[in-house]
Amino acid sequence: MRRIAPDRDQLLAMVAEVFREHGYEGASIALIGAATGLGKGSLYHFFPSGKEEMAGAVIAHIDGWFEENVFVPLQDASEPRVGIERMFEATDRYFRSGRRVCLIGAFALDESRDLFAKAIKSYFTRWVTHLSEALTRAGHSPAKADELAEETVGAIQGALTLARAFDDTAVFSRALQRARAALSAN
Amino acid sequence: MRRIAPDRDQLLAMVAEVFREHGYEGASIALIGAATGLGKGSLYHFFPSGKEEMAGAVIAHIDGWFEENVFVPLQDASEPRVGIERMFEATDRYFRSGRRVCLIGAFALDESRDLFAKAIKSYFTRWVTHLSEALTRAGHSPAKADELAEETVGAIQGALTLARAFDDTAVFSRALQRARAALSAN
DNA sequence: GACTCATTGTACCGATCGGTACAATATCGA
DNA sequence: TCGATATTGTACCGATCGGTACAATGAGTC
Repeated sequence: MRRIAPDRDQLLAMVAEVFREHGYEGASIALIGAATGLGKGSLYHFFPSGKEEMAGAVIAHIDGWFEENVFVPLQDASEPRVGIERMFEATDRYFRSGRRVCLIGAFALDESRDLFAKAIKSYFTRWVTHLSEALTRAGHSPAKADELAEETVGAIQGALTLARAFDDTAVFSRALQRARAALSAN
Repeated sequence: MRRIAPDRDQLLAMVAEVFREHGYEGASIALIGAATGLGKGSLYHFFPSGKEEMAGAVIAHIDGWFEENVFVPLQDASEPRVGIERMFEATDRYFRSGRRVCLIGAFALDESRDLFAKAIKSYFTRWVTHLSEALTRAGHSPAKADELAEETVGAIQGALTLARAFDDTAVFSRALQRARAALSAN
């Protein structure tokens, strides 16, 4: 009870990478063990409910990262433009300029969505909502802000797909630049 | 040698649906058999190289559909605006207003991309290229046309992700409308 | 040192994985 | 009708799946 957790963050980050690269079905316990250096004994000790709990924890971990680095900055009431720029910077950093894929977006596509539907919906809803509110504060009408926010988050997700398909990070960078420009225009 | 193939189109369409819903790894031979009503004997008779051949055939089938219904209309030299509108209509029809996911886009995200990288890249490259050329013919500068084409295809892919995440086809419809407007503006 | 309790490796489970072998059955042209 | 070929069902293969059991080890407290 004294020890908080050794490096749960790093552990979850490693597990996340396996789910990102192989998908929920493709990420076998053996692969996760190899990637983390942990045997089944350890993995099932940390995640007694098994694979589904692992994926759930990974989603929650990613969600927490976005909450802290994207959603909170977007809620900065005084300088909405600054918060929006923070979002773009964090997004570019997180997805490594398009080298990395959005695990939550990938889970949304196939049947694994059913297992995590609530978390997936919540993640994207908060992203769009907080961005929309920042845009409203920045001077857009609420309706226009909703439209722009949905368009922006969609553009980011689509750019991740195209960047992977083309194997070209420039696709992602261009999309971020276009989105920045679209949101700055008044 | 006389029989061309009984209903290969329908067969591939059914197999495609399994890959779409479960991903490459998640689509087991048993699931494919259940969805098509064919046993292993038949499946391995039609696709002797197994699962990878099935997925390859499905990708080629989808590619052919887009070639005929999207890329060819986009190449109509006389009326580029008409070709672009055809693209939007076919896209909306194919993805069933966002109820359906893009199998090729989904494959691009995880490790199954490596198996089909060439076909995936070709599919998206042709989509963007043909759209860009149509936009150039419609009066945009080649540079602007490239930008708009990449943005449009990305917006469609992103909208498919969001529509699934939100379980709301309206997200997809709105994205298509925005894209139409963006391409019509001169 | 002794007592906890967290952590780990290993053996094992039934189920399912993708794939093969092959005999039985349709379907066809001659 | 006959022979060739296309199609199918079934039994089976070794490998791997996710998960469980449990004894051995680790580290910290008293």
